[in-house]
Amino acid sequence: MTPRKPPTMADVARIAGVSPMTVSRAFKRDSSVSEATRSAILRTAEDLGYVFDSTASNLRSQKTDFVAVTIPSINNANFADTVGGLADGLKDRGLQILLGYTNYDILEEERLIEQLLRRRPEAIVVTGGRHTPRARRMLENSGIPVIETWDLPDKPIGHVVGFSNAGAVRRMVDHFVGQGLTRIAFIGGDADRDTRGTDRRAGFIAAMQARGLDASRLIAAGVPPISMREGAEAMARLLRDVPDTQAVICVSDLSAFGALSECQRRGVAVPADISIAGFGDYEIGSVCVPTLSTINPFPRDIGARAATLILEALEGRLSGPTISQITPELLIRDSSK
Amino acid sequence: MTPRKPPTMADVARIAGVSPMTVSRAFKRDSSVSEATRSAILRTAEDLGYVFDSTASNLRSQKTDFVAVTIPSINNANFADTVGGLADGLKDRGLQILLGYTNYDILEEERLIEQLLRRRPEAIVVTGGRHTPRARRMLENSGIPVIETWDLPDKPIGHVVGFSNAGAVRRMVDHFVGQGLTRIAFIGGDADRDTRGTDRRAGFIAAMQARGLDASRLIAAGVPPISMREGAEAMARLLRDVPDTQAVICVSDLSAFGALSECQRRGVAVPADISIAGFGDYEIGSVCVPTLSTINPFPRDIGARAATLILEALEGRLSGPTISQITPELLIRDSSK
DNA sequence: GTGACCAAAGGTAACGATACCAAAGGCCCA
DNA sequence: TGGGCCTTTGGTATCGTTACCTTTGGTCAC
Repeated sequence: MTPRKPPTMADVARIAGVSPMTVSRAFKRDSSVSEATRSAILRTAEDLGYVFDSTASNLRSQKTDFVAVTIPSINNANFADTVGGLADGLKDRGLQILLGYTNYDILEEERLIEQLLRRRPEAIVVTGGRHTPRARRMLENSGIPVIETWDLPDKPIGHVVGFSNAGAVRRMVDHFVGQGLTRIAFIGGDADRDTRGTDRRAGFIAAMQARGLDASRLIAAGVPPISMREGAEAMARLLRDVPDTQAVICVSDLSAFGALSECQRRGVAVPADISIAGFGDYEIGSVCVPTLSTINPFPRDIGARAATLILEALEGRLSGPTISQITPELLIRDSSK
Repeated sequence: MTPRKPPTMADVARIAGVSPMTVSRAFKRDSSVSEATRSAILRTAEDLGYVFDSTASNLRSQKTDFVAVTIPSINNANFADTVGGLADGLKDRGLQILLGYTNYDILEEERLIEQLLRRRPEAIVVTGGRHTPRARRMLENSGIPVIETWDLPDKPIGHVVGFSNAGAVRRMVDHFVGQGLTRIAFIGGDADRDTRGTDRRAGFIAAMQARGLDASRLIAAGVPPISMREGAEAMARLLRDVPDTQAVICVSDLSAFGALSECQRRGVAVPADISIAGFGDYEIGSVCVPTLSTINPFPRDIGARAATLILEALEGRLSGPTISQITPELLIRDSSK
């Protein structure tokens, strides 16, 4: 195996008998090269095994075709849907996603944002509206469109695609109260890490207090991301410590399913003995028995709308910062009938 | 707002009263700059809002610190775990993951691989061992370490971290046969897209035939990625068309859970009336009631081992192509006791 | 005192593409 | 026939960093 060095545009140009500029144009879409020349060049390139070098192109053109994205966890169907919607909305324009995850840690987010901005993305999408001061400064000074998602920040940095987590939970409390259930609990994770989880819990407390109800049935199930196992443990504790609870709202469908499974294991009937609701409209909630009442925040739409905003911003079609508000849908299913 | 152009190293150098070379060194790790100079430079940079420009660095140094990764779907906990293991193994060396997904389509994979290679990654990790001829050629000629995962390809391109999907399913068939169950079905997706699913189905058929058993109870549940809903539909068809089936192996835990939920809905007892097994050891299988028998292919380890291979390859500590074989673990739980 | 040696810093060219400007050739119509 | 205009192509400088080499000034042993 000869470790020769890979061919460049200049090599392709020489062999195809044209100038490097023409090769460069042949690799772009709508540039003025005759069809004959273009196909000859592309064939030569393919023969040589030439692979276009974005790193050089990026530097000279000051464009990377990257959109940076931060999500709390790579292993979360909701965020995966958002990224999917984003990727689909961007790929027609040749924009590629540069993804990083923060593990629900805003210090890690700060590091990640710096790392991502060094790559000179054309826009950046972050999850949530709480950041370290330095992260915030970097985003503000980045000179590119910034989009905060999954939240409605008090002081947005740029554009926003989100919804009120607290408000969505309030609607679920209303639903239970409307059913005559008043002894309602909340299962969530450690309040300090997951800001959306914190907002949901705060929304629960506020809604309960606004109705003069006891808002103290709070089960903390551990460090986010909390999932099925933690939901099951939390339900076990709930049934042991406050067995007269009539309904429980979980921070996500995953913990709700865990809670449901614990009920099944103990012969507690859902919803006859206790009602359960989740958050996020994960697939499991519509398949399990009984199906789970939940809230659908349209994660894919969040990504799709963010993509639209980015394209508009990059084309200068956006006058100022935009708040794109999502209206989550309350889904009442069998676990709370 | 003044749309002035962002500062460069030269600006930082001028203001800090040093040469650009010194600034460059200050931003690297172990280079010869005095601690006093370095911290003064970093402070100046922070004050100016300077953000290091990787695009220029990448071009000049011919290093991008990217590792490209292709996965079939971004919304799959198994692949997410692999990516997580990979990312964790690489981040100490400052290597960042450049992720793309193929949607289980090898033509899409070809496009994606080309797009990724243009970014000049230092290594590339692909899922599966089946590729278009052109994709294969691009990988072979890329001049970087190539790692195929989640499979044991007949003709590996470079390194491999994987296991035999067919062999793993054979062990599950053995388990059922050992329990005295012989009328066994397989629920999977469209055979042409998901190559690992295809291998699992082929493993099922081969194992059944090797024991002289009927291997015709195959339920195709649609286009991959098949999930819970498809699993439920498939189980409905199975119970209708071949109601004497004693056990069913599903292509993944997600479809297995769907199948299980359909049984619950119809009052079919699991495992008394029918045994169910899944694949992948997703969290749900250990939480649902009854818990699901499954096969754990250690997705996170696949990523971690791939990371190790990459680091070794980049440091020249690898003599030739390496096959790192994973031994999946058979987990017999309540759905097949 | 002098040369060897080292740490710390600077100067210059280059990575491989493209922005920008210029030019060649063909076509059309007056 | 010639000027205007469009299509297609080429030449040159440059994007912002770093590889490579050189320089400076200080320490140390003899």
